[in-house]
Amino acid sequence: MNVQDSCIIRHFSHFCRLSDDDKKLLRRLEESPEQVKAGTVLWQEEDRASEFCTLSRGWAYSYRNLGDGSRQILEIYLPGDIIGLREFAFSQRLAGVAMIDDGVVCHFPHRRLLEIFNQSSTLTAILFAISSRQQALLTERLINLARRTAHQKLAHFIYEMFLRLLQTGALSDGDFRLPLSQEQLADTLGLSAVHVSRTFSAFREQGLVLRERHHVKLPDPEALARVAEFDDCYLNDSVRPIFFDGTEAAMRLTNAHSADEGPVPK
Amino acid sequence: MNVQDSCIIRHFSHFCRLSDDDKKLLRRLEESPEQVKAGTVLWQEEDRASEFCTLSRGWAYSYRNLGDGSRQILEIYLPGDIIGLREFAFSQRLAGVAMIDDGVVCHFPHRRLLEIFNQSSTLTAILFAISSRQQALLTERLINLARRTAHQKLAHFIYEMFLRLLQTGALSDGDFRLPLSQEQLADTLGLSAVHVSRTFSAFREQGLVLRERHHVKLPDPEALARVAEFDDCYLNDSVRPIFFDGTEAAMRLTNAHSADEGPVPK
DNA sequence: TTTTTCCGATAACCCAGGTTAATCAAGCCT
DNA sequence: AGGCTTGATTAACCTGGGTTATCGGAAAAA
Repeated sequence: MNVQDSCIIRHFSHFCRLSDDDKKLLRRLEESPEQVKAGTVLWQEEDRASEFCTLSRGWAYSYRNLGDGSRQILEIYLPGDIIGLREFAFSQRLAGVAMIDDGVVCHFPHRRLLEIFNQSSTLTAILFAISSRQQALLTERLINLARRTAHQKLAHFIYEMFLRLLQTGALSDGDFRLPLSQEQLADTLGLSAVHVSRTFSAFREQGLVLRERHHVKLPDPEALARVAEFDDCYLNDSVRPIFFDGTEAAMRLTNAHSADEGPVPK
Repeated sequence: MNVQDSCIIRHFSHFCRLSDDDKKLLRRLEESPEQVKAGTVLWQEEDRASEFCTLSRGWAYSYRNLGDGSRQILEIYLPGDIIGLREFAFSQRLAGVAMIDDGVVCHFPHRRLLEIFNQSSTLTAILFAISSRQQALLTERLINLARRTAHQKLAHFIYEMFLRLLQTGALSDGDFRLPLSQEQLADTLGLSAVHVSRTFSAFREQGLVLRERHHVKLPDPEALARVAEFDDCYLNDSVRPIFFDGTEAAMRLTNAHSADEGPVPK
């Protein structure tokens, strides 16, 4: 049973060891893979919403166009993420989604989720956990946008991406691809593209972030985290929850991670 | 079977007609009601998180204290809301919660939710819908804080509260109690208290909002919505979803509302 | 190869909203 | 009654970041 072939399964295994039935259910979400090119719009605001999407390869983002012609980027999706959960309760899309990179997506109908609710309370709990984690991310971003200076905003965003990529095991040192233009960053952070440029210049002088094309290097990630006043308890291991508290043996937490790494000290 | 006695049940019935078993499950959430006074802190950031809370009476808010001594108010809870869902995936609280008003809250353990996942896929779907709706609210707030002017922020907030109160049936015209101080509003909107005051003054002159003590009057709610560039599709009837798409007869959408009002046109 | 397009850098100017501070009205205590 | 505290208002001043504009370099198109 190869786990590598599905980043959804890898993603879910993060929370809890999965039974074969669970894995089968998850694999059904990825029945219809589709290649999509950078810039492709998966859907737009107010489109009818009747399905979701898993992202198997490439990056994507969701956005809202605002009245004045500007737009706000809401979310950056990485491989293994489910796109559109946000709209579970709605019949219309609340936000558009577009590909940043070339990639592969798999559409699946609304119904599949209800099947999961019916057939696996483990997966249900994990879905709930994912959704709650997304809310935590969103909340942190809200604070970031509402309260912090441009320097902190940009530092925070970069560091958050750094951590997310670390978690998916996609990188080891502070050196990674960040395929967003400065304009996209500006739309994400509620800044002007000009000011993003200014801020990168400042970071370069301080040796905090070296950006070139679609590539960034963080000589000292910790320093960046300090600038951002980054509070990582919303992202990291505290996501390894007591959320299966023994009601059923089958639901007991057996974290895929701890199997790999042994119990984490500290 | 009296529905009035539980605002949770009323809240859930909004989405879907409930079976008696479902109602019984919900009532278990409210087994231990507790009176709490205005200002009471239900819990603080980083407290251990092992239970949730329903709010039966009064208003509450969640907040985060920031490094520089300021704080961000994240969410305003009204009667019928579940507090703490955000932390489902976490073992620590990510935000503090405090009462605005005197009120009544009911704690229930983490385990209750898992029971619901196991025993009722209808309730599970509704919980998911609530969580997705909360995310939609959060997203809208994010845009509000990231992108709009002080006037728009305040207008947006007031109008959103107006709509939420309308939905719970707590009011009919544009005339309601808003028990938040200007400082709390400032903390919610990422403004200074001084500027909130300035903005209220401007609104008063324009006849948009008349605020006095903890009471606001909206002579022309539509005008306010226009100032706020309010997009109500994230809050209103589109929350009446196709999210039960016929997989099971039992899960078919039979909206409690439409029973009251007859099928809604348009 | 040349042309066009896109992306980023830098500079000059300006304003929305933060900060500080003074003042006032309304409960609250004793 | 008189002091205290808490919230709201208004004014004076300042700054972070928006806006506009210009320029250079790299990639994509021709």
